[in-house]
Amino acid sequence: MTVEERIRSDIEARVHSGEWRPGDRIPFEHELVASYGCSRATVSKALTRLARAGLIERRRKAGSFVADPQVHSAVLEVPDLAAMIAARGEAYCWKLLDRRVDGAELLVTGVHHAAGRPFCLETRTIFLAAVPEAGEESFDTVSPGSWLLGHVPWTRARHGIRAVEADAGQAALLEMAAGKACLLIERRTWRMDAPVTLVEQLFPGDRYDLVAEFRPGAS
Amino acid sequence: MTVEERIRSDIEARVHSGEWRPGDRIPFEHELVASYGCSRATVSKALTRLARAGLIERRRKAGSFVADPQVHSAVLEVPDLAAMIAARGEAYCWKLLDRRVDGAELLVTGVHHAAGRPFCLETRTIFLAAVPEAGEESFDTVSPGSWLLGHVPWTRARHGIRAVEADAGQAALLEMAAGKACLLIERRTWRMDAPVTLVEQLFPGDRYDLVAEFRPGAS
DNA sequence: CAGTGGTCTAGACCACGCA
DNA sequence: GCGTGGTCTAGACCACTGG
Repeated sequence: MTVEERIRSDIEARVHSGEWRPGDRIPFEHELVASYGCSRATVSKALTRLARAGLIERRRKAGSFVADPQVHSAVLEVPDLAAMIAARGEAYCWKLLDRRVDGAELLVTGVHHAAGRPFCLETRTIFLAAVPEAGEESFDTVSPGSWLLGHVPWTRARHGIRAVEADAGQAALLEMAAGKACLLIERRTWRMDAPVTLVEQLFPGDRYDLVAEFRPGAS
Repeated sequence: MTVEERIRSDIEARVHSGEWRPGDRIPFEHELVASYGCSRATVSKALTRLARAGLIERRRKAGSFVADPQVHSAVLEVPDLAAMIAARGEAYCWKLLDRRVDGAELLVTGVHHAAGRPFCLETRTIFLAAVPEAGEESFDTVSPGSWLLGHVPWTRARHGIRAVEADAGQAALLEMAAGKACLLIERRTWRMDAPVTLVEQLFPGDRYDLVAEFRPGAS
């Protein structure tokens, strides 16, 4: 274990144990330099990383302090559906329902299947200004999501997650009863501030379960 | 802008623009030292941060490479409900429905209100072994979530997000029709591997919208 | 205005892994 | 072997800010 790791884990342990509480000042850098017998650069690197992880807050002239408990936040994984279903050991397939071009927008609709059952109804817009080569792709065997993953470096994404009831048409495509609860994930993706794609994915409520993990200091 | 920031943003720009594609090798540290006229420590700090952000991958003897496109992931904010509703400028209140102790577990049920309407039905278990002082708290005016935020440093959390239909009892408490879609968030929280709390929060589908943002390099 | 953290330098030694 | 990144040192100057 490196010196930097020792400094970090010692401080983490004291904070997690409650020995140092939010608002408490932790030792100055020069004090840590003395107690660990290392250079200031090493101490600084350790504290910088703890600060980036949100565990401490550093203030010039005042010192470093245990940060207030963080807002609940978690890393939400929104994997490629094909890869996710394959990882569960189920057969995956994509069935294209519709594909048409409307001006500079390519509109694609289809259903993802897992183990032979409809799993997700996808309605997607691809902005051809950002991804002109998508106009050449039929999307009849590969889903737009998988294709885009390999072709477009996106730089920003925003997800909205809601619960909605399936209407009759959606329910038929998903082979479920109309009016049942579904998870609706809407994702907008940009590349350098230019919109790349907008997708709505509708999951039957009983066939999908989003998971978000949070482990402090993981950043 | 510091030298380290210049190095990082230059590399980010080249990757995002597609000039450097996944798998490409980026310049060696000593080459960046030469082109930026700075010390190796500064270059190393910049590359270390880009690697932590997942933009590049560093391999001894081989160099540093543009990383493969990341799995879709996003930071999901699950804020304290009271703070969130207050931030929207709506009146917030918590109404306790039930509080009882079952062995080492404290069970609390209540409803969060926003602007006078029920907003979230909360069913919570607090493990008294981890939070003994919760046994002294009535939770009749302050919600368990807000109270726990200020009293328990948690170290790990796991969220599950599903869409469900409200049953008759739930619907009555939320002043909505039974069978309508709701977002169900289940959160388990640990402190040093000891369970702290387990909460289920049920939101009417049309009154809540989770948002998850992703900005690469934010870590 | 004094002391803190923020940044940077010019070295050094080490461990790993490709040739 | 030998060049890469990984870590560390012992300094330095600066900017911010609290007292």
